[in-house]
Amino acid sequence: MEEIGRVERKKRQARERILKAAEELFIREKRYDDVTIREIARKADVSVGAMYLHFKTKEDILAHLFSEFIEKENFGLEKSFPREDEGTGAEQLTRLVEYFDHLSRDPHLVLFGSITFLNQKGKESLNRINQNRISADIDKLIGIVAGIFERGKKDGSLRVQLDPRLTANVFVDVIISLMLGVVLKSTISSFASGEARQYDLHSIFSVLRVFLEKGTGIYFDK
Amino acid sequence: MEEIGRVERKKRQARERILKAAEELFIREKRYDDVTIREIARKADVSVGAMYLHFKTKEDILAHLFSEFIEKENFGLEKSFPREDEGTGAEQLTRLVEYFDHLSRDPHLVLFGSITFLNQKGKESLNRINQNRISADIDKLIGIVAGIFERGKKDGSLRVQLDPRLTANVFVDVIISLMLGVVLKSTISSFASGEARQYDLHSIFSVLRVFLEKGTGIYFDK
Amino acid sequence: MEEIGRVERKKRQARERILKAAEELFIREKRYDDVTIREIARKADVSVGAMYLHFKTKEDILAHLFSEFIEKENFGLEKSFPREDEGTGAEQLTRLVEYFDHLSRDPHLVLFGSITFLNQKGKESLNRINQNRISADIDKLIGIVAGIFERGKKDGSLRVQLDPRLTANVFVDVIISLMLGVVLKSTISSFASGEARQYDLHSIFSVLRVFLEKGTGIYFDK
Amino acid sequence: MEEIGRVERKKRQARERILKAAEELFIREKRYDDVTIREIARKADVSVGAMYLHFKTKEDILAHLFSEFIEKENFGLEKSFPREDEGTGAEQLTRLVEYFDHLSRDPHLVLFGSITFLNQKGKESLNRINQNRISADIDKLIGIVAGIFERGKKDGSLRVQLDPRLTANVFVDVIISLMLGVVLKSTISSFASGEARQYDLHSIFSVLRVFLEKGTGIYFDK
DNA sequence: TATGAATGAGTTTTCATTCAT
DNA sequence: AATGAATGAAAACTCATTCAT
Repeated sequence: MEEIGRVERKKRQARERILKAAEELFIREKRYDDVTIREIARKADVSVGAMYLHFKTKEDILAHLFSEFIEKENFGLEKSFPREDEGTGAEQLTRLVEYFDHLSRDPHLVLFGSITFLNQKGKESLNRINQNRISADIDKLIGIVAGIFERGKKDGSLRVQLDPRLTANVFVDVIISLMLGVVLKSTISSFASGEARQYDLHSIFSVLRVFLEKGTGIYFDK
Repeated sequence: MEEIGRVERKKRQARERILKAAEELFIREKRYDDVTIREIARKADVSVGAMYLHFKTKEDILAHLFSEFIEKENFGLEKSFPREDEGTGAEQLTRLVEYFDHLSRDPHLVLFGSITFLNQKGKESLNRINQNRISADIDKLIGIVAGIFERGKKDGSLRVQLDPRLTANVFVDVIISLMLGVVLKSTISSFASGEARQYDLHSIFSVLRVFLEKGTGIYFDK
Repeated sequence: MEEIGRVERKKRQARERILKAAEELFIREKRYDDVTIREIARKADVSVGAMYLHFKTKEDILAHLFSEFIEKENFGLEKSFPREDEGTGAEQLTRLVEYFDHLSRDPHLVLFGSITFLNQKGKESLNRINQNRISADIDKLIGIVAGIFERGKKDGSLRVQLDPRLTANVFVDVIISLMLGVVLKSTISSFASGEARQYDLHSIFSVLRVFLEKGTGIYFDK
Repeated sequence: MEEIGRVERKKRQARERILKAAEELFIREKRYDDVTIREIARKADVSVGAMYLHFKTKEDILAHLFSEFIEKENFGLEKSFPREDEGTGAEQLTRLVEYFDHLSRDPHLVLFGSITFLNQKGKESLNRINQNRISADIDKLIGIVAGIFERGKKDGSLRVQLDPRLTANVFVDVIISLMLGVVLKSTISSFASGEARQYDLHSIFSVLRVFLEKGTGIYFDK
């Protein structure tokens, strides 16, 4: 029992090392296609063969990395917005935007790009792992936002004239687009120069927050 | 003279066929890395060798495709916003957002993704072709937006309280992020399902326009 | 332990087979450029991929082949001329020339040609492997020859009037030129015909030996 | 007639330009395999197609270059050694060695290497052009040397004990080997360093000449 | 005769994955 | 379970030669 426990622990440690090595390579050093299995194995101090003991394919590693990120962020969201949350709707909305501001700076976002530019077979393998999760997470997020809108409508801090759930749907869509757009905008940044680069690229959400603080209520008005 | 003309024309036609074939493959069928030179050649009805007669490398093809898109869109922008433009600032701003709404539906946007997930050497080769152009285009766009804000300020149709040029800077950044975000958001869409998918993904800008029509002036207010 | 040993042995055997196959192709069948990696692999009964497991590049194979030849010959030289060598200087000199006579018939000499007509990058890769070795080997050879000249001067069997070391330098140069010249002279031979071909091409050293036996001492006279 | 003459001249000029361009590339800049037809064409200011109007294949160009060199040198030999030559046999022999000393410094010698490391098909094409010529040239050279030996034997300036013609045969062989060896010895030189490099590589013949001046007559003695 | 666009076979090299040990 | 040697399909790119104009 002891022995098996030790073996189990060792195995899990190897798995962790692989994921960590892959994360550093995929996210911080180079793009997915330019990272080889041998490279991950070497960095994780694991044999090439062992890689395939832990993960079915190279894409599988990416899928698990992505999965971990989604899970972590969902817990972050849950922690930031517990059901018995306090404050007015407007205050909560501000906090939500702050949350996405922080999220937009997370280098893991690049994983969305890696996955988008993955081939079909790879996407399917990702699907198997993440499909239901992401779908559920987004639904949960929409629920949270709808709740915020309703609370704001009630306490008068937000002027929401359409159906709160539909408004939440659109709001989440905009916020996600904005967040992911940051990943690709770095491409433009690498080309462009001059005046346009004079402020922090990530300030988008700060600006949005300022707007929300001052102009909320008119936002999704009819 | 006639002779040379015919040869020239044929050469140019082959070049066009290559670009068109590459466009279809890169943009509509699969990602850049999964498209092979042979495949493009076959689709363009051209020999492999001829590919290298027209373009130095595979990346060169991508660069030219990208370049053509940038050029085309810039002319689109110039046509939509001639100097002696008419209408109030608010009306012009609405038209600008409509322009980006249309742009966000252009499948060529995926090229920004292909380029972002290109390796370093490839990026450099793209730079050589596009660097100055993109930089200049964004500056031009910022100029147009700043002009709209100033006009709106004067005619009272827009309430712009910060410096119009700085506001334009941020506005352009937001609009570009939003537009590019659509590319990666398709990844989420491919995972997610249900209610969240019940409306057109591209409506982001429509929503934004509605907001602008109703709420303009509060937008970038201090 | 046993296990590892078997794997190791198999690997080394594959490496040997590759070198042997390459040797036969490069040296006896065709010139370096006309031999393909696939061809070597097929002849060595090894997969294409395995080639690159054992050698970094095609040039690397040539480099190792060359290196092995140099090493083998150096040991041959050491065996022929141990420190406590016997005989007069003249006798030793005769043996040295016999040694080069034998060497000039070694088909590996063609490797010098392959290398000379290799491109710059390839030469650099060869350099890394062989540079110091060759330099040291030639110095060692010059030392041996100088020793022979000194001994011959003392025992009166050789008339050496210049500084023995300088004389050795020149002698080695002549002998090496003569030896390598045989490689290219085969080109002339393949064109020419008739009387000139009536004696063994490799007899150059035999003739030189006869001369030395009879005329030694006058050779490098001032 | 005038017209045709002009056309003819133009054609010959193009041919000359091609040979000159090829010579510079093959001999002075890079090895045969690394030179492309397009490169020669560009340097000769001639179209790619025109190359094949003047020469059947790439190897054909090399063959003609080689042929020109052989022809030129043969005329050089004839000029240096006219039938009604003056001086003793020893003096003539000295002049012959001087001639080869000069020849060994001719960069065209590298052509022998290019040809040696040419594939079989290429060699055959060379054969067609040069076979008889080289064979005849060597025979002529042997004749000249034999004549010198006979004259030296008669006037007492050379001690030749074997049959002069056989001796000449061997002598020519040695001298050619020595001369060609210089080409490949440059490979060793590029590796080796130190003391061995302290004197002019081309001095081989100078040394040989010194020997001949002092020691002639013992040279090919039985 | 002259052009240069077009051809396509052929090359080296990479790398995810398998499998004997 | 773990290893790492072996596999081989596939990729980008080159270049001597041809041929329509």
